[in-house]
Amino acid sequence: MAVGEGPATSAASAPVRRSRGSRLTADDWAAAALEVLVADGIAAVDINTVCKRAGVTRGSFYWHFSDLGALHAAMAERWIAETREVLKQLGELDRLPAAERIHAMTMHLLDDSNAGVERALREWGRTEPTVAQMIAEGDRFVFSLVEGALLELRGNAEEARVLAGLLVYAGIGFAHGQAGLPKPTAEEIEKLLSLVLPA
Amino acid sequence: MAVGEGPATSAASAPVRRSRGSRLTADDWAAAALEVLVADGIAAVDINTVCKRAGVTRGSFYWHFSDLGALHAAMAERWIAETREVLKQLGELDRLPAAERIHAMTMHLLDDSNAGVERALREWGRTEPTVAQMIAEGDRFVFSLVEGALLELRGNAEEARVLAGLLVYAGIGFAHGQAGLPKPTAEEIEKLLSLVLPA
DNA sequence: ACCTGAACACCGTTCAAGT
DNA sequence: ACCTGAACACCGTTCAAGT
Repeated sequence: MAVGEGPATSAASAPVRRSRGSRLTADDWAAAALEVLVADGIAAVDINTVCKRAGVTRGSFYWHFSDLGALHAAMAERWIAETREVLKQLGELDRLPAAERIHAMTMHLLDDSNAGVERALREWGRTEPTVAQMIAEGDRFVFSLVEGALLELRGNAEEARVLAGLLVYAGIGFAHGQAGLPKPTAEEIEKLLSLVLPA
Repeated sequence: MAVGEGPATSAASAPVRRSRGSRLTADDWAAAALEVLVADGIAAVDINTVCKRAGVTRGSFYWHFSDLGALHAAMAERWIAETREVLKQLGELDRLPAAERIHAMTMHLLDDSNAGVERALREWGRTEPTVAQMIAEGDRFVFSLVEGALLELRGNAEEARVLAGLLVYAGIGFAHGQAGLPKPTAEEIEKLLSLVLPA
């Protein structure tokens, strides 16, 4: 199938909202690209497709971004800010006992509606330092939440730190998917947390 | 810098051994590509570079492989077979107590001379089902070793299964690197295992 | 300031032709 | 059976020109 012709590529909906005025802003681009990523996967996030989604030509893209990596960075920034908000809300349930906070975060992780974006960002982070930096920041934030909860539960700082590392690394491994291991069931998660947190 | 001219790209050593006769075998290609990967990273594993390393032209490549994905699969096969051998030897130290077997496997994981290849394969696995399948098989193998050791230690099958999952997922997460968390020290590993395995 | 459209380099893939 | 070398399509990037 040729590029310029033929019917709509994927079920492209409205040609992207423009946040202010009729011109595009960098954040509009990030939003458009994120939509493409969620809808059609990482392979679809190329300049042609994103430009089509945004309703402009390729040259326009390079007025907003220096290269593809800069777009990826913008996407990462947007995504991680959103995730941070969600986690902060989960974490700010300070009235909830620590065990339930960890439980809530675990469940959020298992929800795979985010997993696709998460994986794509980590993949780009491998070659693009700016993206890697943002991911690292996000990981440390999650770690701090888990560590804090574990400290409440166990009292011992070293145990809390070491176990938090184990849980967060496991979460990252799980987020990467394609592990060949069966996705743990809710009951297995319960069992696991009952082993790692004190009874 | 143009493609066909200029001084040696990277410190390319001998132009690849040919395992039988003067013609190339598919496994020679995989070996050459693995060398490129280890030496210059995932971005360097393109057809031009690998062909240069193998000392032939691009057309030759397509006589041996249908496309780049097929090469990746061959690399994965070679690599996973080697890893399996190493782990089997670690695992077959049956006279060693189970705790020390897990300890040995953990240390093998922390050794980052393998980490680069590991990451690249998982990345390719995301788009290439053949590679993904092999990785999945490798992960299940590791899981079975860890689960077996934990069963010996704990007696309880469900605990062994659940904790093995946690450890293996954490290993995968760690292998992906770029987590933003500090690499655990040897002492922290000791502490961690003393918490997860029974004292 | 923001966008178009044509150009270029690079890389994966194909294929007819050689030995 | 195995390899060469030229061709083609595709995609990231640049840039002069438009409004």
